[in-house]
Amino acid sequence: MDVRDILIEAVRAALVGLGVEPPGAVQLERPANPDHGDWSTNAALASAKAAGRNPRELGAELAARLGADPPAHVTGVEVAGPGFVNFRLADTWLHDVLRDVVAGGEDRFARHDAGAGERVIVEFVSANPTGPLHAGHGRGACFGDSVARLYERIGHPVQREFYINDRGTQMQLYADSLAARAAGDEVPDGGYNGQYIVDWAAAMPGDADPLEWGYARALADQREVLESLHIRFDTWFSERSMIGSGAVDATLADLRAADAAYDEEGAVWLRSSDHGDDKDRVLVKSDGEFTYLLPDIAYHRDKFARADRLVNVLGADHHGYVARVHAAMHALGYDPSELEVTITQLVNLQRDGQEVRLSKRTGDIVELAEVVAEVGADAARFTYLLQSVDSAQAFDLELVASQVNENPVFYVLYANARIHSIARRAAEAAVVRPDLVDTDLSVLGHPRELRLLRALHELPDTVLRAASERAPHQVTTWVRDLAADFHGFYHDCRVMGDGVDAGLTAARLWLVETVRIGLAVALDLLGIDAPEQMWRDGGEDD
RNA sequence: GCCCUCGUAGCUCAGUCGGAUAGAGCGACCGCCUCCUAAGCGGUAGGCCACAGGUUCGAUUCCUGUCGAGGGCGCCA
Repeated sequence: MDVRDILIEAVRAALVGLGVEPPGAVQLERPANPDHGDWSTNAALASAKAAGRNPRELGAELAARLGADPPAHVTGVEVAGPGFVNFRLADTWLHDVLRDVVAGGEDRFARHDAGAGERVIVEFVSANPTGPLHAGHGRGACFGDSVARLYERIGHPVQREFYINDRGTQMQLYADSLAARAAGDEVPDGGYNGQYIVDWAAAMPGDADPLEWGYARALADQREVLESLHIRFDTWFSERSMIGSGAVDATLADLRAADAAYDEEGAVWLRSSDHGDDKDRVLVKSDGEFTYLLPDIAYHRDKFARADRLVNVLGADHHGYVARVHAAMHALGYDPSELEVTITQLVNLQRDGQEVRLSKRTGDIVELAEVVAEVGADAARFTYLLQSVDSAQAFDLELVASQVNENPVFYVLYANARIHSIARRAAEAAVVRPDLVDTDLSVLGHPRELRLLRALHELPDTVLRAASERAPHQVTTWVRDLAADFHGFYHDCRVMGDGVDAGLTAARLWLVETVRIGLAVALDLLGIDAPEQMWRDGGEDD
């Protein structure tokens, strides 16, 4: 049983015993200051007002009652500050954490069933099939994939989807650009100017249909770079397929039936302003062509038929689009709260201290494939997931590729390498780790050891929170902290060798095993493969 | 003009549905390798949490406004 459940129950019971109605949720937190104990509750502060009591006095009574019959592991209870009740615990609660981590293992530790089987579709990337993915796409790609991993970890069946906008104006411009380059001409107005157009046009067979050939070429290129980042989609959903199936026409008919669409100036409009958009939007242009919006509405209906919750990952330049889709879903009777949209802010790619523009229209792009080739898949993923997607990111190619201290990637991977190094040394020395039940964990009392166990105790909560907030960077932050705690432990606490008796070695080997498990779980959520060995290259001082 | 996101150490960023003395890395300075990988560890310096109000026992956190930065406001996607 988790120590928090033990404490919360005890607090609740003690409040009832004092004749005070407990707050709806008794909050328990880990104080930043160790002087305030191992765990702390604000229950007295939270319930004093309703009970008409002085918070500090109520806290004192609560502490006294809890101290008279202390819950498991608790060695001291005291009131502090305005009425906090602080618990001091024996190290045994952390030894229980070690057992829990080992019992769960990589597969079940920090896994939850909170998702309760609710089906989720995560749609991300969904770049136009008109060229290679650029460095900016990488952020949405790594983010979306990691969010999908988080949802899976908390019990959701997850589908990863890529929506292919394989018809329409942009597609035609792309085909015309390819054809022009193949003929040795300049691309048409508004066409694609990138160098890749020149290269691909040169590779295109003379009898090929530029649109179909270019489509296949772009898709293959995008798929290849995504796979290099360990990202695989369950579904590549073609916009065209919905034209053929009649799904788009059916959606338009339903929008009309719901009085959510009307005709004006020869076009068909969506009454999106009835649902929060600042103006109505065109669904069918006056020339009879669909805009991007109408098939996309049909696509979202298709997704709702296959899932209970939809998650869309969009770039910052598409944020204005969110209100339209929400409006359409609302008009068609879906619950907009089941469609969650995350906007990823821009990536400012830098190289040689110079900002590099990302627009594919200008032709001055840095392809995602170049980024992966230059820094490696794992460093790229780690870097994209380093910070919240709510703020713009400066991605410095020089820095991420460099094997220097300023690069946080190696710090974490090095911790993993050290763990495996210990295992190798143990095997060489024929040190055998006894069964956990035969290991006396009470010898684990060093501050470095206890810090590690505290950190591990937080991973399940971190996973839950990161999933519900769709914030994989919280896992990144956790794993960086764990790595720091491990490096400190590694430095101060030898696992085996002179002066370390067999009992301590055994307990520390189990401790290292829990760190290995925690690291493996977290890195898997980030989609990173950590090598078991790392050796610095190019050093001069060896 | 309207909409979205951001503003925390010199730099890059964390900060747990409001909690006690705001953290990390890098950079700067000072230390630590006969010992499981020094891609490591320890210490010092560095803060009006952009600004002004409001909400309350308590605000970096929630609300409003101002200023600043980035992005978006096409019958493109």
